[in-house]
Amino acid sequence: MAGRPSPDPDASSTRERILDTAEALFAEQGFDGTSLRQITREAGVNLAAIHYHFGSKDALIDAVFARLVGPINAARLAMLDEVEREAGEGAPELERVLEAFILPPLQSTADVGTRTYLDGRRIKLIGRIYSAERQHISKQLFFNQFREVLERFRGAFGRCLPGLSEAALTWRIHFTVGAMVHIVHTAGDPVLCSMLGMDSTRLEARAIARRMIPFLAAGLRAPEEDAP
Amino acid sequence: MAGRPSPDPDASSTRERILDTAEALFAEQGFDGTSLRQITREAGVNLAAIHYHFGSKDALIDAVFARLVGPINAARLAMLDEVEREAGEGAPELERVLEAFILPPLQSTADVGTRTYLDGRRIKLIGRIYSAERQHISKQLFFNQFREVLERFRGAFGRCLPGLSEAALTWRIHFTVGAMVHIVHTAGDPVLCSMLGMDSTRLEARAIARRMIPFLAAGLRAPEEDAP
DNA sequence: GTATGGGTCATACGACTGTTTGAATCATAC
DNA sequence: GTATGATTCAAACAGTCGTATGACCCATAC
Repeated sequence: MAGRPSPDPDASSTRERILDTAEALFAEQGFDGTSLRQITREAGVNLAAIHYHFGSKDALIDAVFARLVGPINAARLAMLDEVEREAGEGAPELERVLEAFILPPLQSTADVGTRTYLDGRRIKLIGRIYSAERQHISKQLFFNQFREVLERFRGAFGRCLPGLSEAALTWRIHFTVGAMVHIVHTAGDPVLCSMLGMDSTRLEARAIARRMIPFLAAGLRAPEEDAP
Repeated sequence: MAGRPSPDPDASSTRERILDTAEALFAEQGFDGTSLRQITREAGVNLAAIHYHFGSKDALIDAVFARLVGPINAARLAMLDEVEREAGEGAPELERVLEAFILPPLQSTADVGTRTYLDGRRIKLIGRIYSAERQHISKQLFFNQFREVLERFRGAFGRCLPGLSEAALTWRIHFTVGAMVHIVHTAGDPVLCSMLGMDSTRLEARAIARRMIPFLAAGLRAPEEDAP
């Protein structure tokens, strides 16, 4: 029982340096495309440090994922709490629910003064995780991170759109997530932005949200098609 | 000059078997996550055959991409041609332009009788290419494959939505692409579908389009926000 | 002082990576 | 028949991969 752990600033510094570097490289090159050696090289730490602090590459990926997504989903739920609290008994305003859903992933760090510019690095990784590279993340962890968010927001959207069938609601939430993920993923990509005639630098989270929310709100509110 | 090439059925068979297997494995595991040895093993061909027929792994990726995306974009342009021909001088109907844009990637093979069920394999790869793994594909090839489609559809959407500013049109097309890519990418994913309460089997392209088009049309038609 | 244990280090393991080579095989042309 | 050129094959190339090991450093506890 001698030698209490003692937070040891050096240790946490190595751990965080690994997480930061891994996050950046995973975002840029994907999980399979990034080697542990590249991470440790750029982070300036020893190769064995990853296995000491995390245990394996898969565990490191999970750690990066949890550190990235956890705060975003917490912020979403906090915003939704506030929106529902203000709405009281009645249904909250659809636009505000949408804002609670899409703004936190768009913001995610990179605050400059009063504005929040997209941090291309983290943003890109979020898109990667949502879309193509979920296979690398523990199913259990992924499920735990998103279940509550999906349930809560599905309920909120449903209350905002009482006329919609369950099936239509499911599909439209799916489309909403898709638009959000795609933006989040391609936001920092110079090639795609230039093809679309957009300025990839200085994208501001609230400006994007101001574009997205009316689009998505109108789509969600569209009269339900009654084809079979 | 003796021994003309002669199409040699075996050669094209090997080539195609490599392409088919690579497509399936790339879709499932990504480009970095799939080794040439795994491809040749599953395709039942020799390892060197890939370098003989394609030259390198990157060239194989490009070949898979071109074979997959080329026909889809050709079908899109053909449908748009037809829609614009029928519209004559006036603007075409927004819903029909949307259909020309989203139906071909949703269909892409897998016809069963009169219905077209999603081919999870190809679909998944399309989503992968659009979202996270574009880095592996030659920039030139990617640009060539999509430039005409983007230009033509941007023009068509613009004529359908004369009241929209250029900037708003750009953003909304971006959102539309995002919703489409996300659906295309997650359509065959059992985990995500179950989280969303959707049946991942037997997804039919036209049924998805019938859900998507009203959503996207309403979003595209939404009155333009006039915030700065 | 010595002992403890968290953290770091260089080094090595076996397996796997994309790529290359040169011989073997094949159908066709003459 | 022989010659030709396209295709396939087993084998090896030099690297890199994720992982594991055991010595070492160093602050703290006693």
